Amino acid sequence: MSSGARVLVIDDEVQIRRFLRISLEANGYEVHEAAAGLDGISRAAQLRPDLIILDMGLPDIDGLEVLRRLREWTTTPTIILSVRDADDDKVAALDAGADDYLTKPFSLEELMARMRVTQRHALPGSQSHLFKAGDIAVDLSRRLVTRNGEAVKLTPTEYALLRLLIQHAGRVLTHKQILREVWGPEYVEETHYLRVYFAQLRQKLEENPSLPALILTEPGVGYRLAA
Amino acid sequence: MSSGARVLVIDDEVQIRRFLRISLEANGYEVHEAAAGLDGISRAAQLRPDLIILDMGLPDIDGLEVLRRLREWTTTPTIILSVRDADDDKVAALDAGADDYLTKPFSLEELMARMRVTQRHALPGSQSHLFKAGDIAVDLSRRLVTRNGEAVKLTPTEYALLRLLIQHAGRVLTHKQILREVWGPEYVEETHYLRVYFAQLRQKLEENPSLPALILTEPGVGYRLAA
DNA sequence: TCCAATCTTGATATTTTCTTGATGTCTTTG
DNA sequence: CAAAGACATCAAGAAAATATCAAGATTGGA
Repeated sequence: MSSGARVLVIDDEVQIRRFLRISLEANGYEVHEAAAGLDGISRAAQLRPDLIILDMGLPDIDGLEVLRRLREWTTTPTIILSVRDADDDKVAALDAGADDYLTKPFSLEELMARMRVTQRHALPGSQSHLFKAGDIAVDLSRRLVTRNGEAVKLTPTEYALLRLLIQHAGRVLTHKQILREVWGPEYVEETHYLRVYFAQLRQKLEENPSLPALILTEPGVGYRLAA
Repeated sequence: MSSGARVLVIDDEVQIRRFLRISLEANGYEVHEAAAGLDGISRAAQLRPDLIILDMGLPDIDGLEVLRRLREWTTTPTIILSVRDADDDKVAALDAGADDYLTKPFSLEELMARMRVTQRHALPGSQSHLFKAGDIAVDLSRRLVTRNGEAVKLTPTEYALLRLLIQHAGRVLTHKQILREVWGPEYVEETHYLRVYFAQLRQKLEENPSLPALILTEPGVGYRLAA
């Protein structure tokens, strides 16, 4: 659940940032920091975090304003931290798109439990990494490959290969890169595997396997997936 | 947003129920009540509310237990009300599947803002507790499995396995995921259990157990329930 | 205590996937 | 044009993964 999730902490207090960094990193999160609102917004745009922890009292612009600007382009789960306990503040933040609101001082245990709630919400569907090209579609989050709507059966190796191609769609992958990623570093010379498995993939995915339109050969270099 | 949303309030205190009924109805909600845990669970199964407000201190069974039983078959957003403010209680409730936790006394404004947050989350694909595929039907809220209308007897483990598959219908569950969820983290290597129990499930549920149409094998990866 | 249901374990059969080699085709270049 | 290198295709045997059957062990309730 928490494994590797990226968290962006936007807070001007050094102690809070330090405390959160140490505590969350100890629990397997990847923590990034911003000390001001505008910086936080641009960090969020770069990092694409899985979760934002946002303090309401910031030096440059109001936390509420940061939240509004974030919500113009992202629905990344956002938990508000604030010293203010008034109903009005909570209501304003929650209605502006916050997913939760904690009053300082807060307990780390509670914060982490509430972080887990937001991650749970994010699970279904939303992050469905869909790749489409021609008549084939790949849903990486469901490990589902379809061709003209019908499921295509791929072996573990075939699927690993296809996933790698998709993750680098449009770019050429060298023979060695592919062998290292899919089969492991000790297989980088086994180019024969590439022939066999690319042929199998084409057989299952291409309209006309002998005239590939999707899985392209770059002679002398490697292979490439049409973008 | 609040227009016509059905809310189920599970609380033994008459005053609280009265207060919430009047306040929420004034804001356009459709409010239903239950004064005890077991009653609340069956009401939830009948009403299919859009939101559940659940008190932790109930006369018959613990609020946490009510939440756990609800989560066996529904993901209906649930906000916990409690007199207890301890971190442990909050963490336990949130990790058991609660979407939010408010300490009594609470402000109506804050509660309603938090209700709006849950409704915002709930938009995509609310889960039904009735699962149907081919000639089998499963009612998770009544723990009832039927095939061509006739009840099918499943052992506790078989049922837990089937429930997990239904809750993730259409997506592949890896061997480890299944073993961890159904048998516990210390069983993740016991793949032999999977063979035995999947064979038993197929024997009881599939038309032709040797040509599964519902419970599909993904060799080298795991299993999947046809969507 | 005994019974009945369920869980656990092992032996064996079947299916799927991986690996390998043989052979054919295409492209480039001397 | 011929030859060499790179790539594609096919298929069979080996290995791994999965399915099946059934006998002991456990467990909870009558």
